[in-house]
Amino acid sequence: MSDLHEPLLRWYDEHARELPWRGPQASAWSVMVSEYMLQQTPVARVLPVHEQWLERWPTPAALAAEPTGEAIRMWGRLGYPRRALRLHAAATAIVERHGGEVPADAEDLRALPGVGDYTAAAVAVFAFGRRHAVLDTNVRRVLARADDGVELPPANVTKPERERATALLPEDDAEAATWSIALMELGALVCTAARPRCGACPVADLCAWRAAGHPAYDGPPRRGQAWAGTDRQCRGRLLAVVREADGPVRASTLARTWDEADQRTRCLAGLVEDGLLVRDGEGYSLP
DNA sequence: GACCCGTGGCC
DNA sequence: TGGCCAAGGGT
Repeated sequence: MSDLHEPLLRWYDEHARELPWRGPQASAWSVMVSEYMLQQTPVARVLPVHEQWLERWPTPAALAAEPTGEAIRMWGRLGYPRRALRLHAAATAIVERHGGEVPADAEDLRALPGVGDYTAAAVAVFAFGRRHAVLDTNVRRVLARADDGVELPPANVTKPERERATALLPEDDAEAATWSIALMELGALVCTAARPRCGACPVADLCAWRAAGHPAYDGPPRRGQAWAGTDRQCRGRLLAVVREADGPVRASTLARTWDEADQRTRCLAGLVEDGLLVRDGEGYSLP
């Protein structure tokens, strides 16, 4: 493969978005919070919640001192509210195991609740300048296209993908960090999943997928996310009602937000089981 | 590896 | 209009 580094780094220098969790002024905690919120959630929706979150809880200790229900409420409509629970649990673990400081070591990060391979690498690289391959959906798509000549990467990260991404890292730590975020930014802004803007791509002339004439994806079918009538929709609606309420919400009130009684009961039990709701004599509340 | 977990914008 | 998609992680 031809060398993507120079044109990509030059492009990033010119086109990078200014985001509150980027740059030398951002704390490691700010970076970590952003990474939790950005899991499957677009930047535009994360921005306002991230700002409120950091204002209220500027440190892991500040968050850990609050009930989990406060985190669920502040999470608002970002989706996947268990992430709020995991972020709270991670803050608690950071206080207990790391003296209240976000750990810089990827292995320590990986051990925190809600931190997988991607998030551990992202925090280590973006907050601490460590040298790791950062394999998110953007990076994987860019490399699949530029390098492999296919439209989309496999469903799950493969060993060859990880080895290649590691081999592409510049030797210098700081340059490797910039390279990783530049690759992500290109995927987010130019080499998008739908309607890629190849005319604006700094490495278009090096791209194997473009050279092959943009062949359509021909891998195994990708499962869509069912929504209407699912437990996820039911859970979301039930939790939204409690989240917006001041006090406990009676079961009879919740019954009006979802018709099917069996599904409603099952979902309420699941929400309690997950720690997203608590039930007392008055009804359902945030924990 | 399959499946589950929210929410909303886009074309 | 509705399927697709968004800086994944847990089980």
